[in-house]
Amino acid sequence: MVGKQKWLTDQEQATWRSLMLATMLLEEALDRQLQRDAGIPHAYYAILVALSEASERALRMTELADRMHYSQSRLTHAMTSLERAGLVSRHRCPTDGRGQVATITETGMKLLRPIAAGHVAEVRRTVFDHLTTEQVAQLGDICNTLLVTLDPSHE
Amino acid sequence: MVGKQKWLTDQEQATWRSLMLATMLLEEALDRQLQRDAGIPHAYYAILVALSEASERALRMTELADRMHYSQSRLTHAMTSLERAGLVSRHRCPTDGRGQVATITETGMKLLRPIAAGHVAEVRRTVFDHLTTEQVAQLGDICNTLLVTLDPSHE
DNA sequence: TGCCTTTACTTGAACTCTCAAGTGGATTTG
DNA sequence: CAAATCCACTTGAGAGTTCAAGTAAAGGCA
Repeated sequence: MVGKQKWLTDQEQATWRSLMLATMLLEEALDRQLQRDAGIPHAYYAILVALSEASERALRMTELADRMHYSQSRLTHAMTSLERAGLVSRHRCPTDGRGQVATITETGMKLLRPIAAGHVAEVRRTVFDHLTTEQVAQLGDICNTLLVTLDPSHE
Repeated sequence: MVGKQKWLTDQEQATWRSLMLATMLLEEALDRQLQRDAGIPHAYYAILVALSEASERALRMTELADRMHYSQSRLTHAMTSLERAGLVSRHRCPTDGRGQVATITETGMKLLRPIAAGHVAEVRRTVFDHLTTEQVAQLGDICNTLLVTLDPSHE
């Protein structure tokens, strides 16, 4: 047996198990909903949202990767896939020959708008419908606390 | 722009972003630590732990998949990989010709013991070191609340 | 100006996970 | 008791991610 010696308290153990299971199932639920309704995974949906919210709907690849906390490689692969689907496009950066500027296409925007409603509904259904305002605040505080360690660049 | 109309309150939006980022970075941190120190992903580590905690260190594949909330297919692929690494083994179930009984090998146990300490240290470092007892309780409550919807089989 | 390093991204292979289809042993049922 | 169905798993293809290595432009700096 592993875990006979207690490195975590009983309460911490229980919370940990619940947290791991809840986050796993939550990600799966979000992925399934978006895959079903939009044909793209949650991670790709997030890229479309980020681009749609950017000024000019355009961002340098590195800037986009930084904002999403994705690796360059992950972003490149994702963009390649989204580009094939016609949802985004890339073109050489005029001021830096190495760079690429990513944009969401009209097709991408047309996909995004109706999809967003379904996504938010899923977020409500799985999370916010069941939490009190106080719990939302607590959860936010807890996550922000963890982000200090998890994301040193976090302000 | 998407999201001009508010489907979530500002507080919910903020909490949602923090939650998504924190859970993503947390999973990555756990994966990286285990990949580095044990050469296996977090999802595989969890299988080893589950087997090590089972009576006789053995479980039917379906029972194991259910406990982990993994699909049969996911578990089969994972077991194939872990088996190749010599950490687990499978053998026909004596009472049901269709079934397989999964076990963790001595090699698997020998890997697990020292690894567990490092894993718990990472869990502490990223999570519990930064939360008050009250926050741990809050987080546990919140996750259990969400699990009612996310995992209907959850008691 | 010409090297040398950094920066911005891309590529490819290996790995994990999902989804759909397949295999073959139990179970039911007419 | 044979045929149909169900159940426990496996398989294979496709997609997304990571990691290491590669390309090519930018920015020192001597």
